[in-house]
Amino acid sequence: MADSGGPPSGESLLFLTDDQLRKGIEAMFFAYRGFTADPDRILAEKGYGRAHHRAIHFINRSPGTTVNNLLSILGVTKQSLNRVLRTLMEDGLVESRIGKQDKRERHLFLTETGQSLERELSDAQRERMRGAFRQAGPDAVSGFRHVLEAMMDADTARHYKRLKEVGS
Amino acid sequence: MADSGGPPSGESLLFLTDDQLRKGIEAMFFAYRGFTADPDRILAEKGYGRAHHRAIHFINRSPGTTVNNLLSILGVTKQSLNRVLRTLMEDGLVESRIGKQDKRERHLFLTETGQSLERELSDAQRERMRGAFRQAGPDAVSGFRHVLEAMMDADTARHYKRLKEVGS
DNA sequence: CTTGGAATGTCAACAAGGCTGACATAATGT
DNA sequence: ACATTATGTCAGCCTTGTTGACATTCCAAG
Repeated sequence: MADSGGPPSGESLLFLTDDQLRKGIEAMFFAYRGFTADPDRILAEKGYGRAHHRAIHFINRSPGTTVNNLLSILGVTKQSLNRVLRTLMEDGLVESRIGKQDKRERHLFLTETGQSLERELSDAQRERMRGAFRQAGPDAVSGFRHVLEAMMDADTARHYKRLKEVGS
Repeated sequence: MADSGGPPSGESLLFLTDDQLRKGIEAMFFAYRGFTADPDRILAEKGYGRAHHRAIHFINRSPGTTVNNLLSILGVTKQSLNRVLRTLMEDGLVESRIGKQDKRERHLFLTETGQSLERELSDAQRERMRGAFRQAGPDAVSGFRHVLEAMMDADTARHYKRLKEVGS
């Protein structure tokens, strides 16, 4: 596996040509389109967008989470998130309960309907991910996750790891 | 196909729990933020957005490409792309030359200034990718690419592979 | 040569979803 | 009492996507 043919993948020093990096960059760009394609279709039918999906996903992951916490995970402004949350609450997909200890806080939950949409969306996205994982094999999956984790910002990685621990 | 060694493409060998898939999904979401963060900062300083980056990237990759080709790679409407291209041409980053065989076609090229911005953007993005690749190791890189390629839509994968062959 | 269609450009209008700034309210903590 | 925090809301702006309509230019087929 040393210097035999192919692009220099170098074992010890790991030479990375611009060409290899470029392929990684383009792979990331094109793959992200596929990654969002299925949910996007479902969302479009119901008049929602990716922003709604993100909110629904993370409320589902951490039921009872506060608005502030959601803000820091999503990395958007409260005005932007509020617009999305308001729609979801008006449509009865999300409900907010005033905190018991701290009554300023709103704790967010998915309603039955909300959970149903969440399932529809994540089923589609998991199906795509499952296909990719199966096709690529278990070693590839582990490499995939390693590279992605190394690509995150430090702050972002914190959120990711906190969520990773709290396995559903 | 025999079930011996190699990437197990069979289902029997590869159990994928919803939890594993969820981690992959969240990794993809958070990593994409890191992936775009550096270019986004540079672009914001100059009053451009991701759409400009994408146009610049693919014009650089295929100098002389036509508007129509760019449209199909980017998957947006001509009106949307046109707005971006117009800005870039007004600012002297991109120039379009009328086709010699088919004079309806516009062939797109980066000017010196355009190439300079392209380099700045891709340097930043490559740096991030290089860091992630180094940290994860060569095997992870290969897995990363395999999973991403398997995640693309068929149409998208066509574009990706066509670009991959034409190494810069 | 005429005509259909392709490639492109352009105008207008609209929507999602980011952003900032400003302000209100309520509750908490010092 | 007072400053701070958490949240909501209004107004306005930007980018980037969308549709629809229409003009132009040019190639190619009849």
